[in-house]
Amino acid sequence: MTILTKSFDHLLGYQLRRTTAVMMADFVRILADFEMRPAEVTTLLVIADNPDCSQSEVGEALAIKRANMVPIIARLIKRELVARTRVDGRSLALRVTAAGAAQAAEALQRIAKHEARFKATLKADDLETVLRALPRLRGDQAS
Amino acid sequence: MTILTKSFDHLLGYQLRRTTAVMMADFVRILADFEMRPAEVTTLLVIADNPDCSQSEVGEALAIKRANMVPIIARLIKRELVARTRVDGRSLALRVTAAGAAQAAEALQRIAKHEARFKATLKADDLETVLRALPRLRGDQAS
DNA sequence: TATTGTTATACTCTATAACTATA
DNA sequence: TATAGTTATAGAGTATAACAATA
Repeated sequence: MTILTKSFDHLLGYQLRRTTAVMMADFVRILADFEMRPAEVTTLLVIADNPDCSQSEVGEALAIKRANMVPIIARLIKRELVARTRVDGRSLALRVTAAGAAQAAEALQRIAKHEARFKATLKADDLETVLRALPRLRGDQAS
Repeated sequence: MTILTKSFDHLLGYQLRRTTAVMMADFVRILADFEMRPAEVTTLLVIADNPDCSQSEVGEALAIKRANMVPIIARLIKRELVARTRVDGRSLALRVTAAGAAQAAEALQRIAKHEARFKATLKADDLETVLRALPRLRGDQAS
């Protein structure tokens, strides 16, 4: 007997969750030899794009709480992908190192391939609709 | 300084993840007084819709591994929302109890409201496009 | 007083490996 | 041999509370 979950087909939350899990699993897979977790990769990319940003700013941009940013930043610094200098007594300015910039560039290339593979399953205008709908669903007025 | 993550706007995986997190947080919130986790609620709903199904079948339907189904089922049984009878030496048939059926019905009502709130942010045809795109993105040929 | 970073801790979901017992 | 369920364990993300140092 195979179970049907047809009543779940119209549940947006459930469908989002399932699809996100599939994309995240693939994301982890393509970054396996990087030995970087998804949160570390996105953090590195944000720092690369925003030199001298603070830890809190990165966290705010990625919706990661301050407390949870600490081990992420610590690992990036330990691996010398990110460096930080003290701005004032409580703020730290973050920058990617040369190695970090190279890692970020390589990550972007892999992400592009990963994204393309999934996006290829959708028609172009459907993809655009989805990309416009997602921020709107979470109340992002910017998009 | 506010950080911009404009380069993430076109990243489907990232946008899915962020939106899923927002909907999941709201899902948890509306079920707070149920003292049921999301995985427990969906499990209860599947059992309600598929009397005498096995634990493995539920797990397969929800993409939850057998090992992870164990504590979910155990909690549902402990709270007497689900009962099980042994089919043969290794299989168990699951059914919701009367209390479980009532809980499932109440959960469905709350989920409907929760869903409606998010869906209201989208135009009807955009919503349909999204609901058709999500299974397709994860390779579900059924939808 | 509010903010930045930190520590400690706990919960949920997920993953794998190895085990029992049954078919 | 393969299957259903179980146990143990680990990793990743997320959440809160409390704290120090500083603005």
